[in-house]
Amino acid sequence: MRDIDNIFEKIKRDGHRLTKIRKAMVVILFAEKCLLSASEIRARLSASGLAADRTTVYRELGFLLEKNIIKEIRIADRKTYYEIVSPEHHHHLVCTKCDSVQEIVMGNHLKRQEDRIYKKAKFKVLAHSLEFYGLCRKCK
Amino acid sequence: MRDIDNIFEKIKRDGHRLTKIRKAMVVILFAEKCLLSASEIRARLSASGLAADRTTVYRELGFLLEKNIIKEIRIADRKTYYEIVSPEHHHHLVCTKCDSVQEIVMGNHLKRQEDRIYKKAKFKVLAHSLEFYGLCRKCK
DNA sequence: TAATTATTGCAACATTGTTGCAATAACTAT
DNA sequence: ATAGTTATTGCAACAATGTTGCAATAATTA
Repeated sequence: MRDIDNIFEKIKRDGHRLTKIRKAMVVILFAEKCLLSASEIRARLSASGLAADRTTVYRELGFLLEKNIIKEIRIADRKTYYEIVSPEHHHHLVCTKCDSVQEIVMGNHLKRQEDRIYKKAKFKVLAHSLEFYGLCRKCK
Repeated sequence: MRDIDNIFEKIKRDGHRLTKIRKAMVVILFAEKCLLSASEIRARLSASGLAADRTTVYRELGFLLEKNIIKEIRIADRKTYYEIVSPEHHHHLVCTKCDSVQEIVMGNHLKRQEDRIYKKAKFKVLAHSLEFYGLCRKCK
């Protein structure tokens, strides 16, 4: 079974409906390698003949976030982006010239730091966000 | 000479005017240990008897960002914050329960990773953002 | 003190995000 | 296949954040 079908299954198993818009949004987010903003997602829905109200898109994003199907990433250009939660924890390389975004996997590199933070500041880290900004291969 | 006077000097040296609002905003950002949003800054200006238009606050933040006097931080609660650029590079511990923010200094810990990114992906890292989310000493 | 022009305020707008409520459509059980 | 239930949707209205053009103001220079 494809990963995306697991997502659909999970939604139904939890007693939620698999509406056209919901399904299309998961498909869009699943297919996209880079980050998508709410309005980009809405535009893609439109492009595929599924005009959805802004409210619906936001409510659906809220639903998918709650279900831990997608996550929210805020990068420094003043926008909020969403992406499918993937098993492999990764970070982003954001090119400040061409705005491209690529993923980078870094192993469990911050774990040691997080232990240190707990010892030093008694702050229990549950999540982190790490983005790198710079020039991509083409723009450098 | 105090650090803040260096900022004022730099502004004048570059041919810009040291207006009441500009000065007050630097003072406010300089005095504040944690992050401030645009509207919080505006509220503090008002509180000190300096009512400024929203437009002015945003334009001034743009100016201070360009001058590299402040930097912008976007954390996961949907807001944009600003803080004085300090010589000591630091990150933030954001408590998801009480919304408190504390700073943490981590040494030049990501440098090695950034070198690796360059070798591996040919992406030249110029900056990064790293925030930790979790429970602070009190909330845990 | 007057002249120059950077800075400001105002009005108007754009974008993002939220809420309440009535209409619609997905699913369930028959 | 159909009817009933109610999760989901669209609409209207709003709130917050952020931007632009232009005329008025005030910080600096001479």
